[in-house]
Amino acid sequence: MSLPYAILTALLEKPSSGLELTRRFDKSIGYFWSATHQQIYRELGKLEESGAIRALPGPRQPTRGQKKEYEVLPAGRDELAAWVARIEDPKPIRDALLLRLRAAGVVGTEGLEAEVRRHLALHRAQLAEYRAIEERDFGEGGKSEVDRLRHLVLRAGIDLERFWIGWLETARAELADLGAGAAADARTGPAATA
Amino acid sequence: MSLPYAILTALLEKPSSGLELTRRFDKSIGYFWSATHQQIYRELGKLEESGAIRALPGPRQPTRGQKKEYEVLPAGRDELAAWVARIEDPKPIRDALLLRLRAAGVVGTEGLEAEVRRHLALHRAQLAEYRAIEERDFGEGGKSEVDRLRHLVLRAGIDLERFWIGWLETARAELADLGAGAAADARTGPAATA
DNA sequence: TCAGACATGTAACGTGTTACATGATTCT
DNA sequence: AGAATCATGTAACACGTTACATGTCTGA
Repeated sequence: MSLPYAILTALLEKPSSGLELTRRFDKSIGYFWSATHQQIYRELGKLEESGAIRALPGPRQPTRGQKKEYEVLPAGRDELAAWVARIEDPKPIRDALLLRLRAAGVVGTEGLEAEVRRHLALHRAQLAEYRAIEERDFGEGGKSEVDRLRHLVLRAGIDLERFWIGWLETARAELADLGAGAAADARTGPAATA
Repeated sequence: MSLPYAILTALLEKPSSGLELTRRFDKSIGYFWSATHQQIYRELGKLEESGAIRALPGPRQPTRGQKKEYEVLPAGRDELAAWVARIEDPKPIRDALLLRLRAAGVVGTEGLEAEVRRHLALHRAQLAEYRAIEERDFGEGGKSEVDRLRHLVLRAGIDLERFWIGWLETARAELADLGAGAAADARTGPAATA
């Protein structure tokens, strides 16, 4: 539902071909809205058909293998501006790891602590990456409106990673503690904790 | 990819019919993995066919309109336990509001601040709801393993809401500030900020 | 000329969403 | 008997993912 708008934004920032867009979705915009090249080509087709974008002129006939650059038309820009202000509720959380914690309550926590540790490492790496970008792109002041908004978005990413790191640390501690209890049970019999 | 496991977890906690599951997905489990009744019925069919669950016996012939309760079979429990420990990377963030901030950089922030305010109110309400649940279900100590894991999950929800509230507050301030700049531009001419 | 990178595209499938259809049960 | 509610189900479509197919361009 948001992909077309993500593409319009990217194209307004810089007219591009499908593959260039794909590359840009592997970083930058892709940090908070990822897409594969198949999705992007599919969506570019729809956007072109609806008159929101158009292919830049160039000698063409066989479309396959030929580079094709797109730019945003006024209609597309208007749609995007309308979407920015549109009333649209935030989506509820959807996180598989939380679900797994819940499942562990009924089938046991066997193997979960390792997975939590792994996620912790991944989130720490992601945080480091974001911090490096922040340092590089928003190091000193004198910021334009675009910069300030981009920095705001990046800060959301950073704080989200910080949240996960904090939560995963307490989860790991809790799981270790439960594991210790289970180990004690194995020695003394489960009745000791019941 | 996680829905079948969410359903297995719910059924292990308590054998249920499709509609009962749907209701439970409107709260509790649904707070971090939502699903509509159509998804649930579809998935129940697949799970039954694969031998992970079975319908509890009862006089039947026409399946329509008749209540049908399911319980988890050993094979289903084993699959769930395996999933709990499985290596599975966290999904990258996918948030439309962040995308809208980014889009605002190219088409202007017109109307965005109101939307940010609205989201702020929604997240505050959600936080209040989670806090009430925490108070009610995890008020005093003496907690079983299941309780401790559930509380851990709830705390993730609570801290996530707190993160959003904090971030949205700074976003609102930033947008107000940009708006003030734009208003000044309107009086003095854009060159004043360029 | 042929390998490798660039570039666009098809096909098939799984999951999520919306709208609608149908039957059973309960209460008035 | 009719309305409301409970309960299961179909159909169609949108979006996301994976695998594969096809064509072009560049340099060894």
